[in-house]
Amino acid sequence: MAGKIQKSRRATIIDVAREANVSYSTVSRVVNNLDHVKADKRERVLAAMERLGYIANQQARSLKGAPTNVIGLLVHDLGDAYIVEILRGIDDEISAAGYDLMLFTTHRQKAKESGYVQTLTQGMIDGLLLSLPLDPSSYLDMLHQEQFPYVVLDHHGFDDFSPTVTATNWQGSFDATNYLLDLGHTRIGFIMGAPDLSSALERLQGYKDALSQRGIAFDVEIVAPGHFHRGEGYQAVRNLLALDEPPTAIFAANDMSAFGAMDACREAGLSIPQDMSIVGFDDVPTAATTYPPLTTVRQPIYDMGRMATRLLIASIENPARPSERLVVDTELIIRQSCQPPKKA
Amino acid sequence: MAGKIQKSRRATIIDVAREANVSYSTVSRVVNNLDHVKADKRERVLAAMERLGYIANQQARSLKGAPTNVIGLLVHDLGDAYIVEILRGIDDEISAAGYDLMLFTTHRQKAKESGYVQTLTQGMIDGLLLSLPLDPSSYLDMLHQEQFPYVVLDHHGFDDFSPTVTATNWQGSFDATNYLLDLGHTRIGFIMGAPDLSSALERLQGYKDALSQRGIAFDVEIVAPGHFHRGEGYQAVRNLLALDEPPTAIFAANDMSAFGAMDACREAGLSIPQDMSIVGFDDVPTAATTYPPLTTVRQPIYDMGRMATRLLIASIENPARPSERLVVDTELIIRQSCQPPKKA
DNA sequence: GTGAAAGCGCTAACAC
DNA sequence: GTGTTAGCGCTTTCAC
Repeated sequence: MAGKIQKSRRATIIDVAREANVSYSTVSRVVNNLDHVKADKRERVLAAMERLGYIANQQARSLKGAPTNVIGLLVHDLGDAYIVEILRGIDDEISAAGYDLMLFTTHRQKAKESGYVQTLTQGMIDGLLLSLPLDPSSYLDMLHQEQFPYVVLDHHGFDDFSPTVTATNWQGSFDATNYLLDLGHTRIGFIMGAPDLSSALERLQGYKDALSQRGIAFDVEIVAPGHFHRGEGYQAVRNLLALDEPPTAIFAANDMSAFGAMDACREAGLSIPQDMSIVGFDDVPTAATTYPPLTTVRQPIYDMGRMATRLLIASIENPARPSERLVVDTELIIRQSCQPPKKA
Repeated sequence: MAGKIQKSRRATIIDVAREANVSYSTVSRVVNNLDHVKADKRERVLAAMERLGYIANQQARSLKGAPTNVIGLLVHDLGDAYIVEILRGIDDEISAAGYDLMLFTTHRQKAKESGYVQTLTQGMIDGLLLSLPLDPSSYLDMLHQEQFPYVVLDHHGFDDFSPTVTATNWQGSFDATNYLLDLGHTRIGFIMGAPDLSSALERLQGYKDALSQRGIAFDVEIVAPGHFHRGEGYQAVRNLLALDEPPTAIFAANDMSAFGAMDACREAGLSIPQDMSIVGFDDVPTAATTYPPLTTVRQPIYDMGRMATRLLIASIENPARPSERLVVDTELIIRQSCQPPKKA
């Protein structure tokens, strides 16, 4: 009983076998709920597991190729309410389906992105969810070839085999622009999203098409660059306001930049919607609680997370399942950030 | 060359060894950047790895007890902006330190909580962050005994050895109540947080103590139950408003319930702060953007996440490090949701 | 039904 | 310096 200080080792399947006086393959059978184990032995094993506090070692299992019951999610970062909503949807669905979630953040580094994909798909996870991947071409082929289950969220167009979940970005943007046009605005500024994402491009296109349908010339001067960030929305509007003929309305490619636009208006002493109309895109939860509440194009983000997860789980559980590409509807949510332009 | 359909197997250390014509322990040395490998062999191995697209299998590594470079985070759920802020802090710090994050959600099920802890600490992760644990007593002793690195966020009081990061809940609550008192309010409603969390209890106590210091009797009638959720804040205020003598101010134990309280006021046609003053706790990002902007007690949540992570990493990298208990200051952020009560 | 034994891919102790 | 080898804890044939 000399006091040997030692980390208490966890019980393994072998300890349980010894304790229950059976071979350790029998223990494995019990643990995995397989047949061909006599009731009394099963009892003994269960009792021994209980007594020893046995917990299966997940590493060893997946080394042998057993499923892990873990779904991986790869995202840019967590700074955006949009991602957080998707994350919530995914998390709820994953947990309802009895899986666990492993979250990885690339912090926008491409190298990290493909590195994670390589490592994770070596048995750490059963399936992978990719939200807005930056550099999918470097690994999507491989995943597809290895038949590793994955689903891409809110981005498409880089191939024609990847299962995806996206929203009707073009339509949403087209509708929002028309709404502003119907109110009487003719000079509508646009704040771009990250130009490497298909969603951003589609939104720009919807805006352009709505304009051209009404015979309004597209004016690059009032299209501001951006990457879906608040600060860029702010800067964009500051620049727009400095123009000789500033726009009377702003359509931002996402809510975050719309918030930034609102910040800039407030700072410039402009009231919304009296002096400037603003429309966003996404309808993140806070869009309803800003002042004034933001008119925006709703994407069912939470549901998109859930749908992507369901798609993924279906393909984990049935690898032969053909790949699907889901497109969900957007909807213009009219709140109080827009009104007709003031008479000049 | 008959078309055998087969998932392409990933290259292992053995394949690399064969390709480079060395033993596979040499490959292991190269992979792990150890000394005692001649330059030319190292070159050959590196080339072979490159050619074969070799990626180390993390499962096998951690089976052997090697560190995983992964930090686990266990949270209730993702529904709360508070948790998301903590998560952001953790994520940023983890990634800056070169670790990866594994996120697990218990959805408030105690059994899941301890189950996760048991599994994760078997080698899947190098350290564990626990945010607001529900049932820590069932596993904290074990972790402590096994010297498994972990840090508890925003909860303490269940033992005296666990490393924790918490805020000055009592003080923040005391300050906020005094602020309301100073404005002239004497009937201040309180919306409770989850009573099984030390933070909720401390906030209640701060409120009570501030009241009693001014000789104002504590009135259970205007203390509403809650668990930090928006809906409960809403319901609480609906009930409070139905009283014969409703409060003129509400102090909510967190921002979410304060938002709920604002919802209820708005619905009842009461203006904030003219008809009702409201104070929250936490200062989540949206607190600044509600209408009116919410006066609230700021906890540096993002920083708390970072600090907890730093603490954890320090103890991963130096297991002998004594446990620390960090307490960070809260601060009353005065915005526009409060004013003196109307004259009766 | 049940046990023995062969690995899964890797690290590390040990030889040479 | 480099190779050989013994496991880490488990699943899964394959005998009996």
